[in-house]
Amino acid sequence: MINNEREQIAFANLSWRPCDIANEINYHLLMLDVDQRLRDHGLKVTAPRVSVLDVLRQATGHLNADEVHARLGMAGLEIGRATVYRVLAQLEQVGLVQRSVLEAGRSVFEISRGPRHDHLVCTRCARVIDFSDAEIEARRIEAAGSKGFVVVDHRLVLLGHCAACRAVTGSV
Amino acid sequence: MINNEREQIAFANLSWRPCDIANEINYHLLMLDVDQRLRDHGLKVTAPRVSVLDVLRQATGHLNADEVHARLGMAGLEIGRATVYRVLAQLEQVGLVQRSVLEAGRSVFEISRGPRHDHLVCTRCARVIDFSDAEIEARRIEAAGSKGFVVVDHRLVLLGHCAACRAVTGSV
DNA sequence: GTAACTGCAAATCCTTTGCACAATG
DNA sequence: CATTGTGCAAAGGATTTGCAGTTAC
Repeated sequence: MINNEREQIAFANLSWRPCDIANEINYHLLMLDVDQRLRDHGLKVTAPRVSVLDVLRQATGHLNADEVHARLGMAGLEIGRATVYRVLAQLEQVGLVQRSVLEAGRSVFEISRGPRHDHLVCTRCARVIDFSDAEIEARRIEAAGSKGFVVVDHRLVLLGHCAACRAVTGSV
Repeated sequence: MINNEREQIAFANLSWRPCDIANEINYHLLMLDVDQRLRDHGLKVTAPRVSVLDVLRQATGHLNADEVHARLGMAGLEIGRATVYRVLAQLEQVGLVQRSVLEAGRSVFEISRGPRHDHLVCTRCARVIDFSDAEIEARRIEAAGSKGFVVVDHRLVLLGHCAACRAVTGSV
């Protein structure tokens, strides 16, 4: 039905593929459980919510609220900006979407693909590279613990210069 | 002269004391070199700049732009909000002040006290604890390097529950 | 049918800018 | 005295909110 159609389209355009166990589990969670996940949180399954998820699923990188709104528009979906903001916040709470503050003043969003990861942001070309490091993760919890702190979540942004930009300028 | 007065007042109210070499060096830098540091960057030594530094020096934690503005007002200094923003940005560039984006939508500022550090934010009481960890620091650069990335700066915020709040609720 | 959702426009919040006047070096 | 800095008010961008109409369950 509509659900299936949606999933096939999303799958066809997907920029990533399930490749290891974590991703596969996550993939199924992502593709199949969305409706239930929404209902579990008392959210009705509506066109705006489903569409926003689709946009984020099909996006390669991170999108800010306005970009999401624009892509919905390009897809012929007239959804108000306010609704986009509301939906993004709700999806974040449900855990389907991850919000990051990569630059002061605005948030960017992406589909949750496994545990929270961190970001490398190139200050020259604005490219964003995802990464995660188990050692940092562990050390982080330890360091916080030594201050009596229990870590629930985190945000790490590394600002610097990516390989491509360094190659261009020949500098660091 | 005026300079000396200012330094004595600042010292009297200071919430921290030089205790190790790094802090001591930093302390002198903080208290004595400010005027020169401003001039070195082509900034004139003006009342707003000096006052903002004093406010931040005497603050225990982090202040947002509006709080800085308010404290200046309480001290009888009528300085425009726009100037506060401008001054904070300039002091950040000079390296006398450190800006952090602990929550989306606004920045907080504090006096630079040594190398950039990270923040633990308690999601229950909003308390902010500074910390830094050499191992995370090193690992971070390494992890980024493996992606061809040279790290210039970073932002790490750990969200969780502080000891005090956990004690109160008896939970994690 | 009712509670939840949406669109629109207006409101809000933080921050920046334009410009005439004022102060520093 | 020339450049840089400041205050004010207005502009700016991102996000939220109030409310009347609409939809999912």
